[in-house]
Amino acid sequence: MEINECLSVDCVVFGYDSEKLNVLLVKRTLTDKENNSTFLSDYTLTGNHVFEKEPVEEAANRILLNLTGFKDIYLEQFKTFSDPNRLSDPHDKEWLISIDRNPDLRVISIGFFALLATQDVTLKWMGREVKWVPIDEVGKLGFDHNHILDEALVALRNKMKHEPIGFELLPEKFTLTQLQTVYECIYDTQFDKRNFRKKVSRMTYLIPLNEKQTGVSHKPAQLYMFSREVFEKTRRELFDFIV
Amino acid sequence: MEINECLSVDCVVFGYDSEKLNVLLVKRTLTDKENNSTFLSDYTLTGNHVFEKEPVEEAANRILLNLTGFKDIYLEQFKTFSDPNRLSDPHDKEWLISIDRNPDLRVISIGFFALLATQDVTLKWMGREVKWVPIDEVGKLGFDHNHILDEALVALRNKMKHEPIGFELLPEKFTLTQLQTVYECIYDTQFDKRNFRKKVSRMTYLIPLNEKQTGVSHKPAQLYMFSREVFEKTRRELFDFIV
DNA sequence: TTTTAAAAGTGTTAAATATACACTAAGTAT
DNA sequence: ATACTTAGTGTATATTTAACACTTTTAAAA
Repeated sequence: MEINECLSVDCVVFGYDSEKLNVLLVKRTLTDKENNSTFLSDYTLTGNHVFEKEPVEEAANRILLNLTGFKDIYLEQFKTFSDPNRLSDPHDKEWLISIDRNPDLRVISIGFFALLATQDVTLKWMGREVKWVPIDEVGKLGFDHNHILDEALVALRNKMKHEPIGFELLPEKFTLTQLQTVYECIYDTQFDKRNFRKKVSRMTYLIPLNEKQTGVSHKPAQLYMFSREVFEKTRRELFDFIV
Repeated sequence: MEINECLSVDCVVFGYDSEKLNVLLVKRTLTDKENNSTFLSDYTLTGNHVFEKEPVEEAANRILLNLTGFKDIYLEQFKTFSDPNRLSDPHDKEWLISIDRNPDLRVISIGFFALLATQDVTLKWMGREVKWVPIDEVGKLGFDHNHILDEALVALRNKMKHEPIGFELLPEKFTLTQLQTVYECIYDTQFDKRNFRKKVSRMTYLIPLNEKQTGVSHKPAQLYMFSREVFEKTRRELFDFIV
């Protein structure tokens, strides 16, 4: 399959681990074959080029599958990065040369963000070192990936305010405390437990299950799931606009 | 300046004329030089290719300027269109050939939407026929431009709910009724005048001027303007999220 | 100059929602 | 049995939404 040299996708994979928001990073190393010294070792987001005839959504899924084995992950296009100089750092050029790419080509990258619960996946070795990093511990990334990550966070926070996607960061069955903690963590704030529950109790698409939390050494919590079907049926167009 | 063959921008220019929302379309005709018959005559959005070293925002502004003479228009990137078959309609291919483009190349288009008050601009002849069309009277457009228009509308409606951008569709000084009508028109709904005014009276960035409407044959309304500065200072992070 | 037409501008009540705040219940571990 | 830990719940007040109709101001017409 032929690769499109000027088109790539980058996926900002957010993984929530019941405590904090993480992002999936891939190690990038360049060693000098002569004397075996490493002269580039850092991390990037998950991303790669798109095939010539391949829709970008498909490419994003394929790239995630190849790097991590993940399948059927929540994915959303959020912004496109096309700065003519986005790959012009000398380190990035070296890297591009090492993998046989033209370092001077303008490459457009379509940014996606993905959401998942880290406990729902296991990171298998697929040929590249891949790891979760808490978003406030991410250092300098390769390419323009710090910028892409920042924009993904903005997009995530915006989307999450008005669409029920917090669930995507939790296992299928979750407790109300877990749900509250996701929102507290992403918006770096605290909510009152009673008020939060009063609010979500109006959302009929939050379905209480006949099941309780297990394996905890305290009162086990009621488990809930999210019903997209009920959500779509009961969603009301809120005119809570600001002018 | 060298053109990037695989990258274009398309601008969905929304113009509000105090009554309805319009979109700016450009005529596209192809005539057979032999017998002078027209075998393609339709409309497209405003768009074109990006230069090799040109940032896309700059390209969008340049293209708008070239087609219409507009300058300093509110512009926002909303989505990127990259379907491998987005230009594969035979008509589109003919057209591409006629302007010396490779009809088989996969072209990525970054979509922007622009907002303005039609009365703030005049459509000059810049070499192509360009006209305003009410959005519910737009027929079949060239390329994938109906799709791009639909997505632009979705993006506009979403953005407008939570950011104060309705002003961009009005002249600098406007009345509260005009403001209300913009929102009614874009969301195809009706608001109660008193409730609308009660709501916007809380928005301190809506500044009443020492000026009234002129040239109307009835009680002239108070004029207002929008202060982005006040907005930024008084904006409160609303946790009016839905879960 | 009076009348008419047209849109501007304004207030009240009831229902829903937001906010602030603290204790009891239910389970596990010792 | 006791201690520990998190789940789960209610009330009072303030704010916001929603529904609803009349008076005022101006320019134009008579």
